[in-house]
Amino acid sequence: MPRGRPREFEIDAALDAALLLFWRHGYEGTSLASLTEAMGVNVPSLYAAFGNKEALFRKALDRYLQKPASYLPAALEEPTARRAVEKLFEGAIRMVMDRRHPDGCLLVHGSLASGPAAASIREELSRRRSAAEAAVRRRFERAIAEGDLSSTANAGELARFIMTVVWGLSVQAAGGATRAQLETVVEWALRAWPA
Amino acid sequence: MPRGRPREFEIDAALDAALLLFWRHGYEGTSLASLTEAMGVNVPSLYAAFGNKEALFRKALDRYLQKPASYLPAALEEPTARRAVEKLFEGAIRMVMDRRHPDGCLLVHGSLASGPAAASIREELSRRRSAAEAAVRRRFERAIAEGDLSSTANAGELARFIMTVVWGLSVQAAGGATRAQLETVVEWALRAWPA
DNA sequence: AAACTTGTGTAGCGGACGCTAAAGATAAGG
DNA sequence: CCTTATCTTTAGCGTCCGCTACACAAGTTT
Repeated sequence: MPRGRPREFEIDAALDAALLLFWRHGYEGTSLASLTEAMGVNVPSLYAAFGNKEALFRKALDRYLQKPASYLPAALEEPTARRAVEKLFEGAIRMVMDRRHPDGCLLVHGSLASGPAAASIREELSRRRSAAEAAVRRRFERAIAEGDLSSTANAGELARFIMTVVWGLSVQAAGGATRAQLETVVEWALRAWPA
Repeated sequence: MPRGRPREFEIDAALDAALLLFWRHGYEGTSLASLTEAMGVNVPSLYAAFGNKEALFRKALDRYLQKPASYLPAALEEPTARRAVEKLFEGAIRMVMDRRHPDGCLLVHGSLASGPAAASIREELSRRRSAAEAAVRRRFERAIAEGDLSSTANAGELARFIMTVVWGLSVQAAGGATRAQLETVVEWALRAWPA
């Protein structure tokens, strides 16, 4: 046990509350006042525990990737590239449609455009999207090496196409698309899969 | 000539300047101070000419659809559905990569998530995205009626898939994708085209 | 020219923003 | 018990936000 007075709130629960707000309203659209209210934490405690708004967002982003967005690394563990992509789309739709949190993907909704003050957040989200695409690409490279995916396919191109559809699904979800509609989008996308 | 003192700035030029800012920084990320500076218009003149920030955004949005985003209705005039989609993708990539304005599509970057104050803007953008998709769907319905597109294809589903890719391209552009990369994404998407 | 109408410039409104200093509260270690 | 370390509370910092009141400038109409 640390020396002084123990904190009266749970870090992870507060982080979850912050994540929901950032997810729904974006980085710039989320105010400290709304954060402290939803997290049940006073402003100085928030700063002591998380640093500042930007650091809080990054920690919420980490939590996002470890929990709701964990479907992506999980999907890539499927035995074949095709199965991995099917799982990936399935997971993306499930997350994007989950009523327990806002529609869409935080990596897309957090901030595509922003004022100068939030430029570093915008870039951080861009990096995370690239990292997701790179993980898919590496999985495809492995699949080609294993002979599971046609060697005529370009792993990088295919990964970029797949992720373009995933980001597009997130935009569609923000527009109120239904699960069935997103599923038909995925069906169409899978028709492009290399024979 | 109207009665009083004539205004000293051009409405359309000022609107273009506002459009660029909203495009780059989103609705919430664009301040009135930056708008007045870029537009070369004082605050009271701006309010007299455009109403308020929200009305100004809507007018800039109209201008966006009539100028940079006019590639969509233009593409739909192609003689066949397949050619229309090729033109649509080509136009989307050209616009999204045009160095004269920010990367990506205003309908996506303007605001996917926002604070409560900008909720109506978010909904407006969502409506415009739906309208774009509906225009594509109607073009496909016509193509099916004309026998130009296989009647086994569902016009609504296909339109939603195509537009999902377009929105995804916009997200990719925000991440610094190159034109060649977007073109390969489109190639992959077109492999799903019904025979 | 006088009267009128409208745009422009200055200055500032009330409020929300992100953030922090200072003091009181509550636990541990000694 | 007393000290120490940490968290919580209250209050408010300076700044920027979107927006507007008001006086002045610059045109047209009569």
